[in-house]
Amino acid sequence: MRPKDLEKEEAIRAIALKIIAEEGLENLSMQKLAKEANISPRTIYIKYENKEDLLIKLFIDEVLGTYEKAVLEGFDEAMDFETGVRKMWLNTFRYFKSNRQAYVLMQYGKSSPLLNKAFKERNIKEGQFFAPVHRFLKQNAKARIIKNFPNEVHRALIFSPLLDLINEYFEYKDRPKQIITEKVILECCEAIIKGIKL
Amino acid sequence: MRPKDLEKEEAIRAIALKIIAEEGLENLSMQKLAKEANISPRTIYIKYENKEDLLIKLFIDEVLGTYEKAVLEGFDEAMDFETGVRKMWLNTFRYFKSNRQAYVLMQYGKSSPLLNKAFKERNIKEGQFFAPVHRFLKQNAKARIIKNFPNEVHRALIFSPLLDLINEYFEYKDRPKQIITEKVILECCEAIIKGIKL
DNA sequence: TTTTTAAGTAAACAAACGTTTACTTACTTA
DNA sequence: TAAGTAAGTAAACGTTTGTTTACTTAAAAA
Repeated sequence: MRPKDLEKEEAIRAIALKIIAEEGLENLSMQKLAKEANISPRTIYIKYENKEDLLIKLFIDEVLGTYEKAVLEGFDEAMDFETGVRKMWLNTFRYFKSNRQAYVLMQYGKSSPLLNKAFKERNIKEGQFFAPVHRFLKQNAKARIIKNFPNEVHRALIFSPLLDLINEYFEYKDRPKQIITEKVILECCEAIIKGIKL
Repeated sequence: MRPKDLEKEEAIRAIALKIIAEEGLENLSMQKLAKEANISPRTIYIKYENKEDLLIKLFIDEVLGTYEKAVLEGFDEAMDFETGVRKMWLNTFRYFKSNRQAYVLMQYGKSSPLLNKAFKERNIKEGQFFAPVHRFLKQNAKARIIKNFPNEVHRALIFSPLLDLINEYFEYKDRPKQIITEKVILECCEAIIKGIKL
């Protein structure tokens, strides 16, 4: 049997992400994707059921899965609060800095009903994404180190400013002066920690 | 001359927002929109140049323009920092609470290259959106009331957690218990203020 | 009341869409 | 080395896309 060409599989994913980041999710078509990857449209259907399946797998596995790994690298839920948050902030910043395409699709995941639904279903079926982070926050709330908010609120307070700052980083990428440096990120991290601590 | 039917114009906008919020920007088509609005596709082209023009005007005028008005209602850039931020947080929360469709399209604006570009061009052509807020932040930084970050950083720190919390509000809207109440929003606002103040 | 004119419609356009059919290629295994 | 088989291709399927053409409607202006 002829084996699957992994290079082609990778090309499909890479070029799909590229089109989404450069032209938008609403302008990704199977034919355009096939053409840019120099393959037949049929080939995509060997690897993915249909367009929705491709988008969902890109979003869940390629984007969120890879991001989860990156955030948790060197993180331990037993770390003290400040160290843990700083670690995750730096991991997130460094990961997305060199993965803008993943960042864009992740952002689309917050708007697109299809990706939203897929995210919820995946959390139910295979356990929550970022589970160690959830436990970390719960522990610290229980230990009265941080304010006693629901986990979703903690997540919003701690991580959404960071994701917004990463967007600003991309805005300044091709300009003479980058204002979002690692130093600024760490200063912002301190501000967030100060705000959330009891 | 036969006058433009304003009800039809309003229907186009309302139903476009509805489709975007329920099925996603990537599933909005002119024919679907016309059908659901009970008009001919041609009628849309009397009021808008093309699909992109419709999307951009929806995003800039209907969503951002209306949101800007709502945020600034009762806000004065001369307010002291805490009062001003609290005012804007409550205005934002109350506005989007009853305008989920506007919220969804605003979120799409952070991903979609088309809307992103339109936003930047509009800021250059007609002056920045949320200009009073920018001046408010600059003043407070200059007066050493808050940390001396670039304005974009202040904006990320202060407003992105709020927008994320509004998303959580919608997630809990049809569940037995709403966790994102006005009380929680105000507590989060205090946390943010505490973090950013010098 | 009649004329004028833009608003609005129904139907259609070519192009692009997601997907499939019919066929060829290339690698495994017997 | 030959047979078997899934991977891969080129071309096409029927639909839907954004947009336009040709026509009708309705209200302001004369």
